Amino acid sequence: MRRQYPFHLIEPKWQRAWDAQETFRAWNPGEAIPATHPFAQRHQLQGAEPADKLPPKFYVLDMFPYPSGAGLHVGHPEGYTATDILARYRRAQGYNVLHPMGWDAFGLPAEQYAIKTGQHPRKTTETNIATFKGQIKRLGFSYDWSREVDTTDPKYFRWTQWIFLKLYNSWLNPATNKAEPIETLVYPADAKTEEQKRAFRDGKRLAFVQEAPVWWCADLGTVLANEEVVDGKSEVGGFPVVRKPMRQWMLRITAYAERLIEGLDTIDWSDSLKEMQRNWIGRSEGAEVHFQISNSESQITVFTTRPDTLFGATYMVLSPEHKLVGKITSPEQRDAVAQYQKSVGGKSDLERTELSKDKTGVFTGAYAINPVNKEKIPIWIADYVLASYGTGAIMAVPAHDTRDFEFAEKFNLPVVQVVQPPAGKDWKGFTDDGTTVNSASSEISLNGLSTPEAKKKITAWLEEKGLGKKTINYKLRDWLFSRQRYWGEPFPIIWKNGQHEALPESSLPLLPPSLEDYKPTADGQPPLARAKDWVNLPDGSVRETNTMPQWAGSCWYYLRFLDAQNSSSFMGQAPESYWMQGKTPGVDLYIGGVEHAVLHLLYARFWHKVLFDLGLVTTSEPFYKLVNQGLILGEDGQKMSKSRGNVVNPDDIMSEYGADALRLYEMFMGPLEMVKPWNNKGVEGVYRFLGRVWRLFVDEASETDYEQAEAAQGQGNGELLAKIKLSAAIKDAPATPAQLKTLHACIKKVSGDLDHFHFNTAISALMVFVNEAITWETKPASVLREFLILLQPFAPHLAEELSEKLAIGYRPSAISPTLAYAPWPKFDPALLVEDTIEIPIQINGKLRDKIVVPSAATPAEIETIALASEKLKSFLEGKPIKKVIIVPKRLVNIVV
RNA sequence: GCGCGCGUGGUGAAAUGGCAGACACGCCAGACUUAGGAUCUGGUCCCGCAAGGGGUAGAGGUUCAAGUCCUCUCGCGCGCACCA
Repeated sequence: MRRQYPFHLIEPKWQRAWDAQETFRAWNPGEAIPATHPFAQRHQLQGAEPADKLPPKFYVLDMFPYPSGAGLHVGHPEGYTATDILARYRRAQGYNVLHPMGWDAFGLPAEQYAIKTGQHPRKTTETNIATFKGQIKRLGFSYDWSREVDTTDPKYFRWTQWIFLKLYNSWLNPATNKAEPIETLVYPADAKTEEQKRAFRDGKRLAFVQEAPVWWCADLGTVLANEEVVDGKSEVGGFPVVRKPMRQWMLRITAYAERLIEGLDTIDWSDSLKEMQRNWIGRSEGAEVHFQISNSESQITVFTTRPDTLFGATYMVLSPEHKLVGKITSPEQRDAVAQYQKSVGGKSDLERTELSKDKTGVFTGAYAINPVNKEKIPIWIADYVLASYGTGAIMAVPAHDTRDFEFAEKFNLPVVQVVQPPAGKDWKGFTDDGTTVNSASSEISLNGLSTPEAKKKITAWLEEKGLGKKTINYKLRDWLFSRQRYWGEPFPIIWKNGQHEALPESSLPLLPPSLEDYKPTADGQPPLARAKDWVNLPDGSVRETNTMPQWAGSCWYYLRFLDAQNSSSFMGQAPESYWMQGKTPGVDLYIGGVEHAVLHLLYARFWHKVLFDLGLVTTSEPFYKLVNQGLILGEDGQKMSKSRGNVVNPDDIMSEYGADALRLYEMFMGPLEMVKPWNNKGVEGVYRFLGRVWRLFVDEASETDYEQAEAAQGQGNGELLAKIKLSAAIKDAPATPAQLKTLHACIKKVSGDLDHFHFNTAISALMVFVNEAITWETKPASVLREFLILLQPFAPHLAEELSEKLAIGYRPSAISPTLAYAPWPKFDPALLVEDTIEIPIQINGKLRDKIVVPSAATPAEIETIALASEKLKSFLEGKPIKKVIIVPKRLVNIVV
C-alpha cells in the first residue's frame, strides 16, 4: 500500500522530542520539577511540591514482560496500548500519572542458553532487554523511563532479598491475624531450652524450611511449585514431573488464605478472575471427625464437608501415603498393602489422574468404629484419596458421594441411605442437600432435618463429645519458594551446624557467584553448589544454594516503581502514600494477561498483605482495578505459534504502517478483554483513517513538494517535514453550530468510552468526526485542535505533528512542546441540543413511520403529530386504538 | 463432571429494555487516472419490481416494546477437575 503519510519521519521525531524533554516523567512529592516541564506549566507548580499540592494521582500499570530472545509479539502492545491510552487520557484530564515499565528478567531461558553456550545469563538478559526496550520505545508509549526496573539488577534484588528476610523474620499471630516480627512470638511453656525454642520459632516463620515431597522436573533440573505443574507436567515446556522428597524453602501463604479470599470483595476485578482465585484457594467448610481404630490406641481423623451423613459412613479410606497405614495394617494384608503402595508410588501424578476412571484400592485388614453408631467399618487405602488434602483420610459415604459410590460398587461395600432426595430422584448417588433419614442412635437423631440443619446439629454434638470439630479446609498449599537454578535471587541465608540463619540486612545484596558451568551438579545439587569459594564460609558455615523463583521479583515491582532510585530503602513512605492512597487504593489500573490469574496475582497479593501487616505499605490490596486483555489469534483464527507460521511481528507492521496504525488497530479490533483474530486488512483500514486525518490537515500541493524532495534526497530526512504546509481550508474562523455539534458529540463519545475501556467504539467516534469534517469547506482551527487532543492518546505521533503544524499556522505563541498535557476538552451538552428530532412511530411494536417534532414537544403534541401521519392511516383503519405509549425524545408506540 | 463466559451480516464488530447491524474490512458500481494494491462518490442483512414481509443459535415466557430480562435446549470458548 502507498504510504499514507510520512510516519517514518514523524514517529522518530516525536519520540526523540519526548525523550529529550522527559515529557512523561512522573513527579513524586517533594521532587524538584523544572519550571519548563509541561507538567509544571499545566498545573502551575513551582519546583518541589508536597503531596497535597500535586494533582490527584493515577497509577496505571502493565504486567512487565519477561524479555525473551524472540522479542515483542503483537500480544504485548495490546495491553500496553490500552494502558498508554488511559495514561494519556488521565494526563490530559489533569491527573499526575504514573506509568512505568520494567523487566521481569530472571528466568529459565537465559539460564538454559548459558548452559548451552557458556554465555553468562547477565549478557543474554542485557541483550534481550535492549531489544525489548527498543521495540517498546518505537510504539511511542508514554512511560516514565526514569523508573525502569530490572529484577536482575543487584540494586533491585537487594530489596527482593530484604523482603524475603522480612518474611523469614515474621510470624502470623493468630490472635491478631496479622504478621508480626518474630520477636513477638510467645513460646509455649514446654519450650525450655534454646534448641526447643528455635524449633518452635522456625516452625512459625512465614519463610520456613520443610522436608517434603515436591514436584521434581528432571528436564528442567529443578523443583516446581504446585501452581507450576499442570496435568502432571511442567507448565513451562510440558516436561514430566515426579514427586520427590527434598528440603525446600516454603512461604506460609496458607496463613493468608482467608484474607486472600476476603480481600477480593474490596477490589474491582472481573468475576471470573475472582472466581479463579477463590477456586484456587479452595475454601471448604466442614468438620473433622475422629474415628477410633478397633483394637488399637490410634485414631484416624478425617475431614468431611458432609458430617450430616456420618451415619451413612460404611468404610474409611486412607491415602496410600498416610502415616497410619503401616501401623494398622493386619499381617494378612501386609503384602497386598505394600504392593499397592509401591505401584501407586511409582506412578506420576499424571498417570494417577489419567487412570482415575477406574478406582483401585486395598483393604488394610483394620477396622474403625463409627463414633455415632459404634459400627465397625473396614479401613481401606486407595489413591483416590489425596495425601495432601485435608487429613489424607476420609469417611466414605457411598450412598451420597459419587467417588465413594464407585468404589463401593467395585469392591462390594455396603451402601446405606441417610439422605432423602426430593421426590422423583434416586437416593443412590444423590449428593445434593435433602432430608436426613436413618440417622439416629440412643444419643442423637438427625432424622427429618434438612442437610444444613443436620450439619449444624451433628457438628455441635461431635464438639461436645470431643469427637470432632468444625473445620475450614483450603486447597491452597504453602508456596514452594526454592529453585535449583542459577539465574535467580540467592537466598540471604547461611547454614551453621545444620541450622539456617539469616544474613544481616547490611550484607545485601547477596550476589550470585560467577560460574563456568551453569548445570546442576551430578549429584543433583543446584548450580550454585559448584562455587565452592562462595558456598563455604571461613567459619565453617555454608551458604544456601537454592535460589528464589521468578515470581519473587514480580511480587513487589509495582512498589519499586513508586521510588525506583531509592538506595536506602525498598521505597520511601512519602511516595508510597501519595501513589497508593487515593480514590482507588493501590494501583488504579493494572492490565495484563489472564495467564497470571492464580500465580503472580496471588503471590503478589500475599506479599503485599505481609508488608501491610508489618506497616511497610498502607493498603491491604495492591491492585484495585484489574483488566485482562484477550488473546490475539493469528489470521487463521488459531493461537499464534512459530510452528503454525501465523505469527505477526509488530516490527513488520510498524515498518509498513507506522506505530500509530499498530496502536490504533490493536484497539480497534474489538473489546479489550475479548479473544480476537488478527487481520492485516484491518490494519490497512485504520491506516487509511490516519491518512484521512492527515489529509484533513495538510495542503496537497505542499505534500507533493515534499514527496519530490524526498524522492530526490532519499528517505529519512526529518527536515523535509517542514515543507508540508497546513491546508488552506483551515481558518481561524468561528465554528458553525453544526461543526460544534460534530465535535462535541465526538468529545462526549470518546470520553465516555475511555471511562469504560471501550477503545474500539471511541476510535469509531473519531472516524465519524473525520468523515464529517473532511466535507467542511472551511475548517475552524479551534475545532481541529480539540479533535487532535482527542486523537492524541490513540495516535500520539500524528496528533503531535499536526498540532505543531496547526500552532505554527495559527497561534505561533501557543507552540507547546507537547500536546500531551493539553487539557482534555469538556463537552457542552447545550451544543448537542437539536431544534427538532426525528422519532420513530411503532404500531404494536413494529416500525411504521418516522416523524420530525420539535425537541421540546410535549407528549400530547407528539401524539397529535404522530396520529396525523399519512402512512399510519392504512395500518390503523378499522382498528380501535387501545393505548399510545410515548417515550419522550425516543419513540411512539400505538397499541391497537 | 462442576463453575464462568459467549452465540448478531461474507468478516471484525455496534446497540442505558425503545428505529438491529454504528464504525471498519471485504465485495459491487462509478469518478479521477498512462496506471492503481492510491484517492474520492454511491451501494451492500435476507426474500420481493414494489407495496410489504422476515431476521440477533433454537423453543417458550415476561413486556406496549426483547439482541438485551426469565426458563429450557443446542453449540463454542475459558477455568477447575477424585479437593471428601
